[in-house]
Amino acid sequence: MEIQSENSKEILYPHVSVDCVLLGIDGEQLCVLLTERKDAGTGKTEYKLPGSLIYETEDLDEAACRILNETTGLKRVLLKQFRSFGSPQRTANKEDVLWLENASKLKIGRIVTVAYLALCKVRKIKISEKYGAAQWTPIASLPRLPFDHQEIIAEAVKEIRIWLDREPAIVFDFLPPLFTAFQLRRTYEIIYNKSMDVRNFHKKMNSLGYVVPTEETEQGMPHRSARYYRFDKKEYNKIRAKLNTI
Amino acid sequence: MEIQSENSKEILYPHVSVDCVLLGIDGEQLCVLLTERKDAGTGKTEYKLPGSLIYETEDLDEAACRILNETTGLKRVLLKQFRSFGSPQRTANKEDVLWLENASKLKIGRIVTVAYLALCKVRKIKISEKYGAAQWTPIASLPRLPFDHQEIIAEAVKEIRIWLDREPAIVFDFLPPLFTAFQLRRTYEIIYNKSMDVRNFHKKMNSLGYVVPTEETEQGMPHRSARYYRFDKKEYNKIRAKLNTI
DNA sequence: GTATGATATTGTATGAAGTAAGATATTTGG
DNA sequence: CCAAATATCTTACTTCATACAATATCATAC
Repeated sequence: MEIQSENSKEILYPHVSVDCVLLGIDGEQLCVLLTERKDAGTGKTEYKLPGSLIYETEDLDEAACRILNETTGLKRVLLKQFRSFGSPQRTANKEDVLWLENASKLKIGRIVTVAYLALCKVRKIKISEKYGAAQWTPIASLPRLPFDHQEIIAEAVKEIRIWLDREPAIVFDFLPPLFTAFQLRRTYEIIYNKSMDVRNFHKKMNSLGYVVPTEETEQGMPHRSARYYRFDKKEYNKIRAKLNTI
Repeated sequence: MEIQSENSKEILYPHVSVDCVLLGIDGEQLCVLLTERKDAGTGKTEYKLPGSLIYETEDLDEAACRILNETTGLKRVLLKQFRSFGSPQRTANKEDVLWLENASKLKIGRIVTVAYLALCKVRKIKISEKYGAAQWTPIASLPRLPFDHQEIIAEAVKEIRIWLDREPAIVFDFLPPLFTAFQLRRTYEIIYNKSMDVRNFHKKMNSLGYVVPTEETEQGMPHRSARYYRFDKKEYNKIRAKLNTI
C-alpha cells in the first residue's frame, strides 16, 4: 500500500480519459467512427477515436455520453463500458503525447483510458462541424491511429459478438426502423463473419416474436419486393422478462 | 478537450487504483476475500477488498497480479479485469479518504478504480500474515465496506455467471483437482442459485468430454462412496478449438 | 453375515429448438 | 409472356433440454 517513487511528482498521478468506439455497418462493411485531429507540427490530418480526459466532477458514464454528444450530436445511445487500458506503453509515441499536451494544456505522463462501446446506424450520425469532423472508416482499412486505439478497436469488435449473444436486441441499433430480412441477415453475417442459410434465417426470425412484419415493401427492385419488418421492443422486453424469472 | 477547472490543482488528477475480487466457495456459500484494515482513529478492525493505487510504471494487469500476490501469496491465477468504477461519489465518505491518505501519504481527491475478478479454491489461500490478514467472507453477510466495494462485489457476482456461460472451464477454479459429481453440481447450484436435477446433471457432465472419471473414490463416508472426477484441460481445449472454427 | 440407512449412479420418453435442403411464390425488366 | 432474382413455405433429420423412478454400492449397526 505504498507508492513506488516520490521523486517525479509531475507525472505521478496518471490522467484518466474516456474513449468511445462507435460501430456501424455501412453497406457491406463494419465501420468505426473516427474524428480528425490536426497535427500541430506537420499540419497533416490524422484520425483518432473520439475521446478526452474526464472532468473533475463527472462520472465515467457521464464523460462517455458527453464526448459522444460533442462528437456526433447524438444523445440517448446505448453506450457501455467494456474495458480499461492502462499500459505505460500507451504513451510511448512522443508525437501522440505532444499533440495531447497541446490540446489539453497539461503535462501528460501516463493515461489510463476507459473504453466505451456503442452500436449505431451509420446514416444517423450527422457529422457536426461544430465539434470537428468525424468519419466512418471500415475496420478493415484503418489508418495509423494514436496511442493504442488500434488495439482498442480490435477488442471492441470482439466484444460486440459477446454483447449480441446476451442481448439480441442490440442488432437493431445497426438498422433503420424498417428493415428487410435481407438487411438483418446481412448484419449478422458481417458481425459474425459467416454466411447463414436464408431459409432457416427466415424461420428463426419469425419464431422470435419481436421481429414483426409490416405491410410495407421495398420498391423499385429488379425482383420480388422484400417485406419490411420492424423491431417490437415491448414484445422483446416481455419475452426477456419471462426468461429471467425461470 | 479542455479541463473544467484550474483552481484546485491538488485534486485535479484522479488517482487510479486496482481492486481484486476473489471469489471462492466455502462449503455451501459463495465467499469473497477481504483484507483487514485498522482504523487509525478508533482502532477498530474493518475490512475491504484487496487493492491499492497503481505504481507509476506498471500495467493494470501487473498491478492486479502484484496486489493479489501481496495479499494472498498466490501467483498464476486467472485474474481478469471486469469493470472500472469512477463515480466522484466513491470518495464521499470522509473516513475512507482519511484512512487512504494515511496509508498512502498522498492527498486523495478522487479515485478511479479498475476492478479485477478471479475465482479460486478457498482452501488454497494461505493467509500470509506477512501482508496483513485476509479472510473469506460469505457474500450473503458482508460487513460495512469502504468506498463502493459493496457495489463492486455485487457486480462481480453477476459477472461470474456471464464468464461461466462463455468459458465453462472456470468452474474448476473453484474445485480441487479431484472432485465428486456432487461437488461440481453444488458449485453450479450456488453460483446460479437454483437447484438442478441430479440425473440430468450426470448425463450432461458425462457428455461434455472434458470431465473424466478417475478410479479413485471418496473414502470414509457412511454411504456408497462417490467417484472422483478430474478436469481434462487438453481435451477441453481441443473441443473449444473445434467450436471456434465452425 | 445380514439388514438398514444413506447416497451414488443410471435409462427412457417427450418436446423444443436447431440444421439441412427441396419446392413454390412474387416481383421487375426485357 | 418469360427469365432472373429473391422471398417464403415445407418437410425431414438431428441435437438438446427436461421430466421422471429404479437400482447399485458402501459403511455401519445388530
